[in-house]
Formats: sequence, structure tokens, C-alpha cells
Amino acid sequence: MTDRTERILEGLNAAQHKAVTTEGGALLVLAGAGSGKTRVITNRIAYLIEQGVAPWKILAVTFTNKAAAEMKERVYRLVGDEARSIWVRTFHSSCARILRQSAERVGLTAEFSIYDGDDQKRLMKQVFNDLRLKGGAATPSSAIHLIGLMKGRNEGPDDLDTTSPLEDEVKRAWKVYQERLLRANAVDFSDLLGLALKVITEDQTAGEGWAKRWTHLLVDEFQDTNRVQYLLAARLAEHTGNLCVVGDDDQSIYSWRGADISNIVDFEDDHPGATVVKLEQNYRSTGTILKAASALISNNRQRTEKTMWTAAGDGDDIDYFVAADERMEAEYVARIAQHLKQQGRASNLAVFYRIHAQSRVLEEALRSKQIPYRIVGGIRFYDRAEIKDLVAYLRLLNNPASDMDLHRIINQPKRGIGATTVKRIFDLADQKNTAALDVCRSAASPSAGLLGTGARKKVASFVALMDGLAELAKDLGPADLAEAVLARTGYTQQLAAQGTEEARSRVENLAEMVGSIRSYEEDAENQSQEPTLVGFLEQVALTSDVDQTDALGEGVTLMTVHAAKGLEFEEVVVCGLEEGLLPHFRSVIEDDVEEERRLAYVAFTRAKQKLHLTRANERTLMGQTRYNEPARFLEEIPAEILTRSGRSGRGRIPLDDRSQGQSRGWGQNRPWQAERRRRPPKDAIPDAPPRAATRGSARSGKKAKGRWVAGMEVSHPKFGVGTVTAWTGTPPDEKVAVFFPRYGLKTIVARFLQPL
DNA sequence: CAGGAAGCCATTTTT
DNA sequence: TGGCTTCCTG
Repeated sequence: MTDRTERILEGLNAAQHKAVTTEGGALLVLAGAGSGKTRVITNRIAYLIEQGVAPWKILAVTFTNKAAAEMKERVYRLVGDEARSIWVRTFHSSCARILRQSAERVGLTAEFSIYDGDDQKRLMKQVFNDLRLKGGAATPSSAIHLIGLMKGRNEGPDDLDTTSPLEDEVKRAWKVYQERLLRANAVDFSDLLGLALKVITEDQTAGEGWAKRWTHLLVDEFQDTNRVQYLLAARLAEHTGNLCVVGDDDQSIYSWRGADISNIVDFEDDHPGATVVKLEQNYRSTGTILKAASALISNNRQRTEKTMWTAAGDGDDIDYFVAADERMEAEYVARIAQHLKQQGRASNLAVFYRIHAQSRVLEEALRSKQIPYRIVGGIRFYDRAEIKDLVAYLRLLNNPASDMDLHRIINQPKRGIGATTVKRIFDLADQKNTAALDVCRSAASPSAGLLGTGARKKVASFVALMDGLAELAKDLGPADLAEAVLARTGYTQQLAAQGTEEARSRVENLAEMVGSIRSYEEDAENQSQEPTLVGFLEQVALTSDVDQTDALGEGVTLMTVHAAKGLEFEEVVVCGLEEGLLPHFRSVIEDDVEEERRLAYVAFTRAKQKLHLTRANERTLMGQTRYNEPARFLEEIPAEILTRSGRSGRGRIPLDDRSQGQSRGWGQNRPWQAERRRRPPKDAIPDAPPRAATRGSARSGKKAKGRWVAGMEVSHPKFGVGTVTAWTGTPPDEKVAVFFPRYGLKTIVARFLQPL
């Protein structure tokens, strides 16, 4: 055994050792939370190389760029320069790369654009307008969602059931949507995977190319793969059968995005003779935290049995706080943060919540105490309007067929090209099935009759502007080109002229953007690759907000539970453990609480030393106040390890008997109690029917949308009068969750309900 | 055509 | 609640 091999295997436990060294064939590593999963993958890659596998024949796929970067870094540390030629990438970037090289096969050019969720939605809105689908069963968002799910299952528009009005509408929209994507030389996220699969499959029947390029495949977070991703992995590994997948079914939290948990659960059946290794030792959390998490997750039925254990001691109890409302909850969180800040440990703390909308109060509370924090997610930097404008120019220069981008910037900055002119151009583009920029070009000539003189001149000068930039694009690098765009279009100038604080910050953001393009150029050069516009645009499209986490910095970290997967913190607060929030309404109605439980499980298992749970009796969200019951998950945690703190009245103050004294300091002074309100009776409902209640029903004639409003009163022949809390689906599948004072929360098929 | 005011609408998680 | 669309005015 060489020294290096020794180092690779050093300190691994028996299961990890097996996972790293098992040779050839299918390998399933069931890696519980905190069990050293990343270490196993990276060491396995290193081990393969030690065994003589050529680095460029190894492909490791992850879900986030961040995970990929970390993995690559760790492999690099183990094997040095050889790590360079290993493909460690996300599914999406691997597929993008594959597709760039074989774009013509699917009717694209190598410069194709990648449309993100926002672009998709805008495109779909246009399609809905043009097909006059507004007011029907489908909405642009629901259509996109459904199309995404179906593409993820490798299905097409013809797999929709046209007897359902919703599906019929989606089918029609889908076809037009797809035509326009193709015309724009663009793909959406799902196409990236689907088309790459197509290319590889065709390759395979030809017995060449991608299908044989890699001999060893590793897939991380396998529980989050959808059908297409599963097929991709299978196809790429088919000729050697060397497929190693790593995951944890208890941490599958993306089924809404098409992740299919059966990919991991059925892996053994699909791959007879597969080696299965379970990593069950947790190296992250205290015994208490692990106990709580395990107890919680054992309530799920759909899972492979695992028993996590730890050699660590029990540690602190789990701290549980019930606030009167969300502001008190935030105040409590801020106090925890302040306490840590005084010890210089603020960055050891993370605060998790179910939905982004919860972050605002938390931010306010932290800010008022001057506690530094950083917030992950919400809006990406790239999602700011001014950045998207700049990117749209660059994308249009890269791919002149990209109509979405033209649409965005044709009058941005304002150059007097108004809505009517734009509409004429785009209508003609649809009619002639050509790129809108080409229509602009022909409409700009004096002989064309499409536009009036004024509009024509303006369009002509816009076309000249773009042509000039296109000329520059031939010689300039991406960053210089971006600067030229900002200068020549007068974008920065127009912003600067506004003189407002907001405009100033936009100018700064643009400067930062140019800076980030420059650092992309440097990165590329460091890897001895040519920095290209396509390359940069691809990075923009495929970088998520989660990837931008490591922007190091002092302070408390705020994020959704989804964003927290894969991370760990000394101390964690999970907010809003309420029925309706975690578990979320939708999941309750759609009967998928198990996924929410997994979400809670992921949240709990991020904590190393200390876990706090909070909830609020009353919460105002989206302008509606409601009284939430405690999350069922709370009852699933053994009572003896849950210590309720800050309880009002003369009750015990359990903070005193803490071993580490971390909790000291809040006990004495609890201002939130001063304002503590009488908790409404258990079955309380907002007493006045909200104004909205009249809205939906009074405007009769309108189906579906707006008929149900949280808080409105309805009557049911059997259960009597109740209050709507949530609803889902479209008629006739529409279901409404109603709280009946006498019977509790019920899910009712909408046609049995009578609005009051 | 641009900008402001008023109304409408939809409520999760995101590669 | 707030983001977006539509309507109205200069």
C-alpha cells in the first residue's frame, strides 16, 4: 500500500472503508445525516485514481455548484493536480456541456441560451396571452410547474390527458412554448437534462461518444434525482456498470420538483447484485439532537430502516419557545444571537424557516439589535432588475434569436419604443416564425410599412446600436463587452441622471457585476480555459443563490430549510413549528406530510451542539393573521429532552440547570412577556370575517380563482359553519381545508361547501 | 409614450 | 402584504 493510499483510508470506520474501496459494479451508499458522506465520495474518487483509473474517466455529479466545488477541492487535496481532469459538476452543468458539443442534433446552435425560471414564466405568460388562455383552469405558473414535472419524467405534451381541461390547456400552451424556445435557440432547465439524455441515448445506439466516455460514475444526493437524471446516470454507466450512488431517503425534500424517492429505494431491485453500504454513525450532532431527529423521522412510513448512532455525549436539551406572535419569536431569536455575539460566536448560529416570507421579521429584530447577519436565498444577485437587463444584452449579443431578451431591453433604457411598436414587431415575428431582432432590422428600413416614421427611426437606431455592439463582441472579452454595453446604451447614464439613492445602488450593482465577470475571466484563465461569453452566461444561468453562500462573513446565517441541506452549524434555531407552516398547508391538503417531516429532520440534523425550536401562536403572513396550532412534529420529540423556555407566569424557569451556561442571560429579563396576549381559545378563528370574504363570492360568475380565501366562512351540510384555511386544485378536483370549531381541520371537496 | 394611481391576484420549497 | 397589470392623464 502506498503512502497516499494509506492516507486516503486513514481514520475511516468500517462502513466508510467499504464504501470507499468496494470495486466495480453498482454501489449504493445510504449515508445518514452527518455520517461523513462527502468524505466517502471524495476519498473514493481518490482511491480510484490510486488504483490506476484515469482521472478523466471519472464523472462525479452533484446538485449544487457549491457541493461540486467543495468536492473538487477535497479531491485536489488528496491527489493533487490529477484532480484537474476529473469532471466534478452539477447535473445541469454537465448536461449543458454535453449539449453545447452536440447542439445541432437537437436543432440548436452551440450558443443556445439557458432560460431560468423567470424567463420561463415570462415566456409562458406571453404564450397564455397569445392563445387567450387567461381565465382558464391553468395559470402560467401551474403550466410551467406541470411541464417541468413531466419533462422530468421524460414525457411530452402528448402524454397529457386532454379530457382534463387543465391538461388540455397545458398541452396547447406547451407546444407553443416549446416552438418559441426552439426559435429562440434556447432551452429551459428541464430541457437541458432531457435533451442531453436524448443526445447520449442516440450516441449509445451508435456506440460512441458520451455514452462511453466515463468508466466510473458517482452521483451525490441520489434521493433527489428525478427520472431523467436517473436515466442519465444509468446510460452513462451502462457500458461498465460502475455506478456509485450516495444518498439518504430521509433527506429527500425535492419531490415537488420531480425528485423520485423510489430511485433510491428501488436501487437494489434495479441493480441486482449491487453492493449496499449503510453509514449509520453520526459524527456531527450531540446524542440529544440525534435522538430527537431519529424519533421524528421514525414516524415516516416510506423509508428504508436505518439506525443512526453517535459516540458523542448527550449534550444540552433541546430548547423550545412559544411566542405570542412572529415578532416575539424574532425577538427571542435575536436574543439568542446577541448572546452568542457577545461571545464572538455569532457566525456559529443559523436560523432556519420554511418560507422566505418569514425572514423579514427576523431581519428586523436582528438589525435593531445590531447583530450582523447574512441571508441566503430570496433574491439572487443575478435576479436584480438592472443585472438582468445587462445579462439580457449580453445574451442577445451571444444569441440574437433570443426574443425574451430582446423584449426585455428593446426599451430599456427608455428609448421611446412603446408597447404598440413592440407588439407589432413580436406579432410579425410569430407570424413569420423568425427572430424578433430580424423583424426589427427589416422594419427599420424606410421601405417597410410596419411602423410609423417616428417608431421606425427609433427602431433603426436601436438596431444600429446592437449591430455596433455585436461588432465589438468579436474582439472584446465578456467584461469589456459588458462595460461597452453599459456605456453605449446609456444605461448607466440614465440611472445616474435619476439621482436617487436607489439608482445609485443600482449603478453600484452593475459595477459589481462587471467585477464578477472579470473574476470569471480570471478563474477561467487559471484553469487554462478561454473565458467566453457563453461560458459566463452559462455560469449565470446555473448559479443558484445557495451557491453564493460561502461569501464568508461574520454573522448569523438566515435561510430556508431547503437551502440548509448539506450544511452544519454549532447552534441552530428552527422557527415556525406550526401546523400550516411546517408542515406547510399544501402538504397537509395534498397528503404529503412525510416530506415536511423530512424537511424538519434535515433542519434538526444541521445542528452540532444546540438546537432551538420556536413557534408563534399568532402569525401574520401575506396580510392575513391566523392562529396556528403547534406542529405535530413537536409531539413526536421525546418530551424529556425538550425544555420549554421563557414560559410565562410562575412556572419553572428551566434555563438555570444548563451545564454550559449558554442559556444564561435571557432568563431575567423577558420583555416579550409584557406584551404577551391572552391566547385565544383553542378553536379560535379571526372574529370578523375578513374583507376578502366578500370578494371572491360576491363577484360571481368567476370560477376557481378567488373563490376561496383564507379566513372566509363557509357552511357544510354535516359539519356546519367553518373557516377556510387553505385550498388546492382546480374544479372538479378542488379541495378546501376548513377548520370547524366542533370537528377540527377537515379537507372537503369544494362542491360540498357553501360560502357564507 | 411615460409615469403615476388604483385595482387585482396569488400565496412553498429552486437546479 | 406586495408585485404586477391596467387604466388614466400629461
